[in-house]
Amino acid sequence: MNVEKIIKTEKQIPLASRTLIHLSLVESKINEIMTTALKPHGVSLQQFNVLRILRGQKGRPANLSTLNERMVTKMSNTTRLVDKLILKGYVDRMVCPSNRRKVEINITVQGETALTEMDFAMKEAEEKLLKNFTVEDLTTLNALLDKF
Amino acid sequence: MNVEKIIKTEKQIPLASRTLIHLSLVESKINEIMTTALKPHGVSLQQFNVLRILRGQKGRPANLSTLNERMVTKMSNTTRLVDKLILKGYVDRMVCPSNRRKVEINITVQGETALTEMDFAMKEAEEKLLKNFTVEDLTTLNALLDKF
DNA sequence: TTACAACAATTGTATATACAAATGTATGAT
DNA sequence: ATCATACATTTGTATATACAATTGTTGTAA
Repeated sequence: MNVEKIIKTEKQIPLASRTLIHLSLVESKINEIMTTALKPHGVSLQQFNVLRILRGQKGRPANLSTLNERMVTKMSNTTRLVDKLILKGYVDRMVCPSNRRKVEINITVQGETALTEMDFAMKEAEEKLLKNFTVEDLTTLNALLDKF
Repeated sequence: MNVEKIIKTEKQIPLASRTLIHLSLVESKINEIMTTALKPHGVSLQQFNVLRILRGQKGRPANLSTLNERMVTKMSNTTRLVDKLILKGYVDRMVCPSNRRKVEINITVQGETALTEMDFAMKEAEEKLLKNFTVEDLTTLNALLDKF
């Protein structure tokens, strides 16, 4: 990925700004490839994310604030995101009996099945994105990102 | 930045997935800090981006497709983005006389003045984001990001 | 027990983004 | 000159996201 070529500029960009632009471009690419991989499955990246969190719950229901905490990119309307997943039949939601302010959200069998198919597509996307990286590269990259 | 702490998971994430999640989290942080820095100036990050491109044109007008090419995150409605900047008085737009399909977009004096103020805020945001990085860190990070 | 603050989710509204279709203009072949 | 095509932007529509206000519920201090 050549930053200058992508944003079509000849003049050289200061190192600090270049780094931040670089990160934005990489994130755009990740996003685009993952979104494309999920498109045939009819879910957004955020929705996929929520399904994965629910699967990780292993039967224990999650409430909205739990989902919100665990999502990679926190978005300010988990209610409506869950609405969409309900429409697709991938999750269900019911009022929490012990505390009626909360809701209990579970992944359905149909949701688990769909998620398994999405896993393949996402695995491919991941490999496509990281094909140029060695394990050492990834370790170094993670260490550097920790400085943020 | 501790990935596991942020997304509140105990189990360890495979290196490849962790890297991609890490990048998303970092990008979210960059976005949030920059958006916050621009908020008092009443422009979005994308709008700021366009103003900067126009300043870089040094008087030569830009048309929409040029802007689109040079934007960091290409978005699919530059027309409306420019509309907003016109409303604020930061740019003007006129039909290109030599090719009436195109438009010529220029930054106004008012836009340049506003942009200068934004530069300070953005400089601060940049320093805040990168305070833990040495020049060598940034060089390594850029080299790794090039592998995408 | 009542009144009040804190909590959890939902709803309303504005803005942002993605994508396709439509508009108006220029170019080239016949 | 006419027609078909390509080009550049705009418009329409659906969906996504941000943020504030609202609803309903719970816990607690007086």
